[in-house]
Amino acid sequence: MKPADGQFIAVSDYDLRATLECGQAFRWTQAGDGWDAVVEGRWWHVRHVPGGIEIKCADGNGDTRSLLGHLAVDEDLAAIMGTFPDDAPMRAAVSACKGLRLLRQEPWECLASFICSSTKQIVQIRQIVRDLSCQFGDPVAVPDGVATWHAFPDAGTLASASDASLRACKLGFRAPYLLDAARRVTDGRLDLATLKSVPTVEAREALMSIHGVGRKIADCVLLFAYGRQDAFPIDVWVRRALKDLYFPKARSVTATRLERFSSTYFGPYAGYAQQYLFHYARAHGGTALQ
DNA sequence: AGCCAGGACTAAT
DNA sequence: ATTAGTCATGGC
Repeated sequence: MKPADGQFIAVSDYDLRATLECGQAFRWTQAGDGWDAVVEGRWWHVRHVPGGIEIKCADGNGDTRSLLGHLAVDEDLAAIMGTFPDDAPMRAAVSACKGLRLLRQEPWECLASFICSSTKQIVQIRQIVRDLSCQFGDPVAVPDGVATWHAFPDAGTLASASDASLRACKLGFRAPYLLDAARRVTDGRLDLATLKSVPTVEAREALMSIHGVGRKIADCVLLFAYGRQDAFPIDVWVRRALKDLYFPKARSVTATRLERFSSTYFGPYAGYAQQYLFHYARAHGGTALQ
């Protein structure tokens, strides 16, 4: 089908590259002057244009609401930045990551993706998610001239996949973890929809009932898919950053201590602060911030 | 060649 | 309640 005309969205403070490539989501892929992905079963292309961004979909039916929600164009970034602690490292991270927004992701794809993420580099996670989609996902409509895209496979499809077929997608020891999650979601032991209206502590507990989902992955899903912007995933990068910046003299810092510190110090949008620290620390090659 | 990557589980103190 | 070993796989 013919590529539809793009829809213009007026928005300031939006950095698509930082947002789409910072490691919160794994499907957005640079294409031409913008990025492509499948979101909620539909193919999209987004790019910067003067004064905002432009969105194209495959069928041109004009309903871009789901993607606008995903991209969080309505978020008041300045207000969020204003709640961050006023210290040197946060100021540095904020000025280096201007326009980075937290996406609003689909719970199942987010959960499955982060199950695949443990001790993997972001490029490898992207590869796994791409392989899973090509192997198990339904093809979606794309404009002429665009290579085939597949939707991320739903839980029911993956629940009936074999261990070997998942390992063929480079999941390694994570294959049984993803299977456990897919089966729990499929048979109803875990209801991802009802988690939306459940207290964060309870939702985290439910996610952690999956074999292979610990505190960090659960917090990623709470933050990136359930809008719990106080959730604060602590991975190796964030752990190093917190240790170096806020506990420089300690020989070692326990996970419990970092959890308690992060749950109070960074305020109601701690999750946002976390993503800025993560992106900044990674961009600086692991060297100390500030 | 060895180390590390958006971890989590298990067993042993 | 902390700590080490283990689990695949790929990039550097």
